[in-house]
Amino acid sequence: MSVKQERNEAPVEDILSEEAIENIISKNSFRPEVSPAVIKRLPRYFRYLREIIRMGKTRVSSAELSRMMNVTASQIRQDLNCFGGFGQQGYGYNVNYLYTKICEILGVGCGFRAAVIGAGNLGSALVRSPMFEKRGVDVVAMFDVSQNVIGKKIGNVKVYDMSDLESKLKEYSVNIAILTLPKEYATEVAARLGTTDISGIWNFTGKEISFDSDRIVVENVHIGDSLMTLCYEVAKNMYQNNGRDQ
Amino acid sequence: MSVKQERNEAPVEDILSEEAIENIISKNSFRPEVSPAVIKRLPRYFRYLREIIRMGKTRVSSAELSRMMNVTASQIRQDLNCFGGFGQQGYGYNVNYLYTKICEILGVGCGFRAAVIGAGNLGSALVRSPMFEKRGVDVVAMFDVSQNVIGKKIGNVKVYDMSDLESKLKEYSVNIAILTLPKEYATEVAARLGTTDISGIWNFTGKEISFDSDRIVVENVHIGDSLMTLCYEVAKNMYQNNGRDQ
DNA sequence: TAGATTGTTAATCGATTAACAATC
DNA sequence: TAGATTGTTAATCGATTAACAATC
Repeated sequence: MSVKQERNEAPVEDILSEEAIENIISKNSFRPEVSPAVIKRLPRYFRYLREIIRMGKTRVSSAELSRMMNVTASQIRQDLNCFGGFGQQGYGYNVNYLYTKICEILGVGCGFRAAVIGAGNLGSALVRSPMFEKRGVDVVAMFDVSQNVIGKKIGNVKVYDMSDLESKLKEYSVNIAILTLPKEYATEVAARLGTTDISGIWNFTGKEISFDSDRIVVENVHIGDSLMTLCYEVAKNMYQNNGRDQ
Repeated sequence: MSVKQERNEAPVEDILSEEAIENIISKNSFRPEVSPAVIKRLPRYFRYLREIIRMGKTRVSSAELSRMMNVTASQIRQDLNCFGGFGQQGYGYNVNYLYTKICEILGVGCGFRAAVIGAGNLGSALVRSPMFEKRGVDVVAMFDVSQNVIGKKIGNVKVYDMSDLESKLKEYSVNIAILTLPKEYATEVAARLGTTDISGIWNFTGKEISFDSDRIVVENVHIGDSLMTLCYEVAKNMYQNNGRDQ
């Protein structure tokens, strides 16, 4: 860690005016007004910063990063500044420090515990992927209704009977439920989850879920949507190229 | 098909002014200026329309749809109008007709053929899912380097040796390559794909791919990003709730 | 015809980019 | 100090919403 970085560690005692304190609070990682557009870009910064760390770089400017990521340097500076002044003039950003900050913001290191509900193809593939470990999420249990898998382990994770859902979620202090079961059961299982202490649902069922209360946040995933936009572009290209050639 | 619907079948011969023809062309499904924000919403319309068809409804208004989908009716009308006047005043939209149109726009029914490159957990899970069939995409081949899977079938799809990639893609007239191999090989395989006749790449490797030419379009998928935005929201909620309770 | 609901324009809102003063 | 690059404001651009005339 360079000396330069230490400037970023808040010298809180020195700045005491109301205005200054307001400023600190407003720059807090969790101030609620950060726009969704910015939030959705943060994981991409996370990925690129890991890449840059792997490359052994310790310092990066918004201009460099903008070239790597194909976005404007302006946007990068604007985005990062929503959460605080992570860089310094004339120098750029300390890569490790910035990565640490992004991780903090994204809850990496909160030690979130997840459970996969539905031990079919998708659930099994997910649980075996290194994705969770990279992001500091611990998959602690799986659930299914089939006697063929209950009691077995998939990857390193034990599969429990769906009827033990509530008790096991409590036992393992699960924060996040990952739904990889057929869409027919989505609503029913979501209702059961609503009675537990979980905080988030990562929903792959295809049936969109929402709760009245904001106690549980839901992220609905539709990979098929991404396939369709690809097909749109492919079809558009073919159409346009046909127009040119023939 | 109701009489009402027939109005939507272009009475092309009746309108002959330059202006009118311009208008038709500009309303063509593939006019290039449709904004990315609209395109990204189309697959969601596709999903909800299927749902509505399953429910047996034949007619839907933008107001109804807006309630189901949690978006404004204004946005729905605006979005659909990018591609043509699919509804009619005082009636709403004929569900089957609208669905047909959305399918056309998204290339469902173009008979696209796809190949999965990488027969690991993710590739195997994808190929077994009903996602492709629903969207009119035919998965015709898989590829891998491991002798354990080469020659076998996963789901209904045969796994070929990676060294036969180019010849088999040609043999099967593959349009779309689906990359589910380790990110270390992404660049190398993308380069090989660049020499073939494929039109699109659906890239799950985590290593972002792009081509100079726009002959091949790429859709980079990062499901981990979605997990991270969920974690952000969960962490934010916890932080805010702590602030309230304690 | 009266009622309903689209297509479309204009107004608002939010997100991105450009520019530059602050400052390391 | 001079050079570099951030943080931040103002300008631009794009996307969403409101409103209503057109019309089925």
